[in-house]
Amino acid sequence: MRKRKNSEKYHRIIKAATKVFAKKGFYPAKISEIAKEAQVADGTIYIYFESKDDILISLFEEQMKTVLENMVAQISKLKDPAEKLEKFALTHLQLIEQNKDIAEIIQVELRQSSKFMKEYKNEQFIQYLDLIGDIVKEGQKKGVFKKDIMPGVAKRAFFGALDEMSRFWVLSSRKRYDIETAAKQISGYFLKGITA
Amino acid sequence: MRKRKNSEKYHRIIKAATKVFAKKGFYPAKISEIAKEAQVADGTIYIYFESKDDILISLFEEQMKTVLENMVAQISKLKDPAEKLEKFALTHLQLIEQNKDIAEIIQVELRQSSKFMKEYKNEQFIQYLDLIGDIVKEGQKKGVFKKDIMPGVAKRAFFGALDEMSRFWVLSSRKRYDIETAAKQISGYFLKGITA
DNA sequence: TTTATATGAATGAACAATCATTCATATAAA
DNA sequence: TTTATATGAATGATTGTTCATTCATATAAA
Repeated sequence: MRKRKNSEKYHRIIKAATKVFAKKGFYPAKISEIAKEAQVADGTIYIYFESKDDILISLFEEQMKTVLENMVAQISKLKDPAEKLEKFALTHLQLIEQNKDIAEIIQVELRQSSKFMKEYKNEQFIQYLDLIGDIVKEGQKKGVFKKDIMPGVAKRAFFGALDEMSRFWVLSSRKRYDIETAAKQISGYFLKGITA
Repeated sequence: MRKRKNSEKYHRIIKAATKVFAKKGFYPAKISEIAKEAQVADGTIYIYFESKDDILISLFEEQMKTVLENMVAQISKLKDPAEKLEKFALTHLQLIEQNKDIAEIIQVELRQSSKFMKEYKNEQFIQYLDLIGDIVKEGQKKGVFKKDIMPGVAKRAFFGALDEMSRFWVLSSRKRYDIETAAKQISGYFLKGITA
C-alpha cells in the first residue's frame, strides 16, 4: 500500500521529477535520474508511484492545484472584470517567472500528456481556463464587455497569448520585457485592441 | 550518399513520419512503424536520413516551408494591416483544419524540439512569427495601430491565441465553432478589444 | 531492563523487453 | 561488370520495473 500524499518522501520525488522532466522532457528523463535527484533508491519510487506515467500525472495534479488556488485567491478580491483580466495576466506571468520548471511542464508535457494518456483529462487545467471564461461572462452580464464575444473562444485566446509569451521566456534565458509590461500589453490587446 | 529532396521515396518517408509522429509523438514512434507506413524496409530509412532526429528536423523544414509560402501568398495581396491580421488568423486556422497531422507536430513536437535538439533553431518558425510582427509594425507606421504596442509581444500573443485555439481543435475531435467565426473573433479581440 | 520477534520501508542488482541502428546480402540500374 | 539502391534479420545498448534481501524501529516476551 502506497503512503502517498502525506509522506515527506512522496513530495521529494515529485519535486525531483518536476526538475528532471522540465530539463529533459518526459521520455528522455530516466527513473534513475529522478531517484538520484530525490536521493532515494530507484525501487523506492515504485513504493510511492505505480509507474513513470503515474509520476507525471501526480505531478500535474499537485502543481496545478497550487497554481489554481493561487490564482483564485488573487482575482476573487477584485470586482471589476477588466481588472480581473489584468490581474490574471500578471499573476500567470509571475508564476512562470518564479517557477520555470512548472512552466515547462505545463507547456510541454501538458500537451504531450493528451497523447500517451488518452483517458486522462486534466481537470485542474480546464478549471484554470474556465476562470478566464467566467470573468468574460461576468463582464458581459455587467455590460462592460461586448455581448458578441464568445467566452469559449476568448478564454483560449487569452490563455494562449499568455502561454506563448511564457514559452518564449522559458526558452530564451534572457527576458527582453519585464513582467508588468508584458502583462499590461497582453491584457491591453484584449481589453482595448491594438487599433489606434 | 543520400539522395534526399529529389527522391520520391524521401517524400514518402516524410509523409509517413508526419502521420506516425502526429499520432504517437516523437519518442513513442517506432522507426519500423514509419517504415511500414511508407512501405519501405527499416534500413531504407537510413539511406535517406541520418537518424530519427534527422527525420523530425527534415519534416519541420519541409512542412514549415510550405506553410510559410502559403501564408505569404495570402497576406501579401492585401494592403490594410487590419485585413492582413484577419487573413492571417483565417489562413492559420484553415491550415490546421486541413492538416491536423502538421498541426499536431507543430504544436507538440516543435515545443519538444528545443529540448532534445539544443542546437536546432527553427528558422522557419521564427519567420512565421515575424510575419505577424511585420504587419504590426506596418500598421504603426501607417498610423492605424497604437504606437505603444510592442510588436515582439504582440506577435507572440496573436500567434499564441491562434495556436491555443488550434490545439483545442486538434485534441477535441468535434469542433464547436466554425473556422471563420473563430478567426473573426480572435482577430477582433486584437483589433478592437472586448470592451463594450 | 534486556532479549526476541515482527514489520514494512528502503535498497539496488538483475531482469526482460524495447528499439534505433548496422550490415551482409540481394536486386536493379548503368 | 560495376555501381547504386534496397532489404530485414541481427545487434547491442538502453532502461522501466521487479524482487530477494537488508535494516531500523516497534512490539512482545522473559
